[in-house]
Amino acid sequence: MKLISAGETAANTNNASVEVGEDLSRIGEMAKKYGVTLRTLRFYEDKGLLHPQRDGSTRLYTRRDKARLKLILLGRKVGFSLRDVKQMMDLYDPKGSNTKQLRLALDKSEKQLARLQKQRALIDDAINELGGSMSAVRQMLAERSTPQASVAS
Amino acid sequence: MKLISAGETAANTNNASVEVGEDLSRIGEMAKKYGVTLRTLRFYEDKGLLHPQRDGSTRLYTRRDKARLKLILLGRKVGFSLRDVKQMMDLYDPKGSNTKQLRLALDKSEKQLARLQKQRALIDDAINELGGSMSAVRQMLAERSTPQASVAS
DNA sequence: TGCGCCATTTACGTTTACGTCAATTCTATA
DNA sequence: TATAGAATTGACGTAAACGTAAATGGCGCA
Repeated sequence: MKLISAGETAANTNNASVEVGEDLSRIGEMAKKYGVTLRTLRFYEDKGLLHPQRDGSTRLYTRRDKARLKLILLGRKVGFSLRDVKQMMDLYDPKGSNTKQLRLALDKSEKQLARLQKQRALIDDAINELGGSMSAVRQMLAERSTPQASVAS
Repeated sequence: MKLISAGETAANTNNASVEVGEDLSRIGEMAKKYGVTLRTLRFYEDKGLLHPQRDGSTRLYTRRDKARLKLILLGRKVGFSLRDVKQMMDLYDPKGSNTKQLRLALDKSEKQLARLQKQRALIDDAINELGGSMSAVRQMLAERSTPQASVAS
């Protein structure tokens, strides 16, 4: 019962640097809120994907960091590597049209889409192959008599 | 031009142990025939999946080894781990109905099938998500005017 | 002031299926 | 016999995304 009551009470004790109504979160809240582990958040930071502020040594995640994390998780979901995600995010320029970023993202997305489709094809293959093998095996188990090797060609 | 002419000429030089008309292959032939690398074949042996004979130190793969390799490759294709493949193959008993082996294979296959289907669902999700993001990005690139962040919720 | 909990840093471990040398030997052929 | 092309073993590297352990620090509260 020493928690900070789910992210409300945390923001008004000892903030001196930033002015606007912040909703800073510490690592534990972040982890719960986004379903990742503490280790993961530190790992992302280590990899240069997140840059939380520090209060002393305590990480404080801003609205920005949360947006970035969402992007990371989306990227991960669609199968980008963290390196790709970083590369794309590193191009983000708060003042500017971000055309380069968008082009890169689109480019990577097309490639990733192709990969995903290839993967899906492979999986479909595997599913079919496996289905075939399974019914063969079922047959062999049914005809409890002629034991032959399970693969011919 | 020092190859053994694709597996025909190799069998009648200095075999003394086995009698029947063998078609032994050395590692290079195997690799080509099955589209794997030498390293892979040695790796499989190291993991106990293959047990080629030796002529001195040279590996000689028999018909058996080829059948086993086919099984390994099939297993790999449908997404089994080498450990799984080994476990299943280790149950093979040349004299016997191999009921246990078949049951295990079927069991593992069912689980693997489930995994594959789950994977496919994930990939479909990813494809859809990616498709959505891509058209959003395309729009942003088209409306060369209002630069907003690419992800909202 | 001491307990309990949260947090931090550092570093090594895990998993899978090989790739990539490196050093050396073996073998076949010109 | 020299030499090129196989083959061998051994060891280290790779990729991704963290897990886990250990030692330590700081905070709130009874």
